[in-house]
Amino acid sequence: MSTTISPLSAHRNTSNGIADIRDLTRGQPIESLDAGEALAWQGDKATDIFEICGGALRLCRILPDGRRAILRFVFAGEFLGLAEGEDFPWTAEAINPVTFRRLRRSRFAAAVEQSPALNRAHVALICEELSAAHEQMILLGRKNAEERVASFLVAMMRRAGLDDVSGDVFDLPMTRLDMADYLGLTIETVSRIMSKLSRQGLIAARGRHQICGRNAGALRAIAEVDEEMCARPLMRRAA
Amino acid sequence: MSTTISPLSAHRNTSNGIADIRDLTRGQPIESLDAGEALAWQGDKATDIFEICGGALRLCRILPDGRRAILRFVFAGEFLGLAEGEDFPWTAEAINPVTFRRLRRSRFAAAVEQSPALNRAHVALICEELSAAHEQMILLGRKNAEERVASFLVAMMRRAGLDDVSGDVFDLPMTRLDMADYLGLTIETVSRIMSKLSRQGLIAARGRHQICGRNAGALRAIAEVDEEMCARPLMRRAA
DNA sequence: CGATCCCTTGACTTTTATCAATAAACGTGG
DNA sequence: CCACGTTTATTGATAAAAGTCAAGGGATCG
Repeated sequence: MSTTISPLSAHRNTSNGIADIRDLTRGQPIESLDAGEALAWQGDKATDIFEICGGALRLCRILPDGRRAILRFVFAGEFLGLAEGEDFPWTAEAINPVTFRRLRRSRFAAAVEQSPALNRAHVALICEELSAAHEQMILLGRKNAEERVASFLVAMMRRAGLDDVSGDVFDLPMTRLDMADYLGLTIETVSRIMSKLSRQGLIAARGRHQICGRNAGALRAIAEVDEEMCARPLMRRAA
Repeated sequence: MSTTISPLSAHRNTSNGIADIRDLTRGQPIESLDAGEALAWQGDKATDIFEICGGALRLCRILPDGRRAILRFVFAGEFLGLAEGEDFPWTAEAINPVTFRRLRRSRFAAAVEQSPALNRAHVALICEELSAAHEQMILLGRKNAEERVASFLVAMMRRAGLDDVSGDVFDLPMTRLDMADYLGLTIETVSRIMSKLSRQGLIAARGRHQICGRNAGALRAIAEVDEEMCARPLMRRAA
């Protein structure tokens, strides 16, 4: 079985000690956010970290001329703000109604100082984020539009737990524009490719925000241009 | 003064306690590598971390059909392998002759466990890497060819310490193909844009691997579509 | 049920990639 | 130090991919 970490699944709770971090937030009150509201703004002092309990967010940066890039989607069960410096380098907006818990960074830092296990969990989560970012750099730098959309759909299927199943339905809570800004495409290109994949029978739309996977294998074949096994160079370094 | 971390400068020794990590490698013997040789292969067990003492490396991934992506360039003074999991997710190749020190990961982990300062330095370095990866995602997803090349040149100028100076020469040790694979372009497009920037008097070539900055301001204007000040949204979240 | 927002599709433009030829830089050995 | 061969870079012509502009259609929500 492949251990490749795909952009979206990377943030999920694998067995990396995430439970230790969640213990810290357990006591905190649950707050909530309407769709479209921001949890934090780019440039804000990063005084808190967040555990997302329900819903989904997009982390975005806006260029001066209006271009927008989405750096990551954050889903229920994931954390936000673990890897930030003084200020948040993005604006975090709710895609749909979001519930979350908040923890003071100072408290988190103190707890990490006390517990090597917690510390390892913290580092592991940041490393997974970096790994996901690298995967996304490959997608943005070297994959074409069809491969990008397919990769995204496969990642969304995986995080819904539908790795190899066809015929199951999974959610796509974000808009086509969100997808476009995450994949480095325009909304029209995303739309055209979704239509093409439907026409080819790889997926079937169930309204705007649900997809029925029809041929997961074919989708993966388009997406996973980047399998580990193929990446090993031909000869090894001397000594 | 802006604190934006650009893709390349992010890895350099800011005052983040990198000295603590370097103390650990100081005793290690210096090894060396010819241009083109690999320091580590994708898929290798990541048993060591490396301090690069001289030269430069590229970290690359190859897609099955031959497409290549460069995830990062690593320069003298920087570390390699601090954020990796079980295996290296890239192949690290020497761009020019490289000297480096090697440290067992187990020893590094033990030292980190003992020293909160070292620990903070470790986390800070990984966070800078993530920040650089995010910056690169914006470049790859939302900047055009000219902006990408200009951003790259500005980053290389910065790490040479020539932030605002014009008329100074800086190195570009990698080939045009390396630049292309880092910037998500083809070698021809990189070449055309370099020629265009020369024609416009923003840079002047000194052989293949040296650039004389002629108008750093204009170059920055093209590159830095992404200034912090412009990124703040118009209204703030209620309460 | 109606208004709005979001998505889809089509026609056309622009950007970047591809293919091909030439030219410049670099390294090597005489 | 020069000449040659090899590698790397540049430039041009053309093709392909994705972007832009514009119109229409379908969801969704009050």
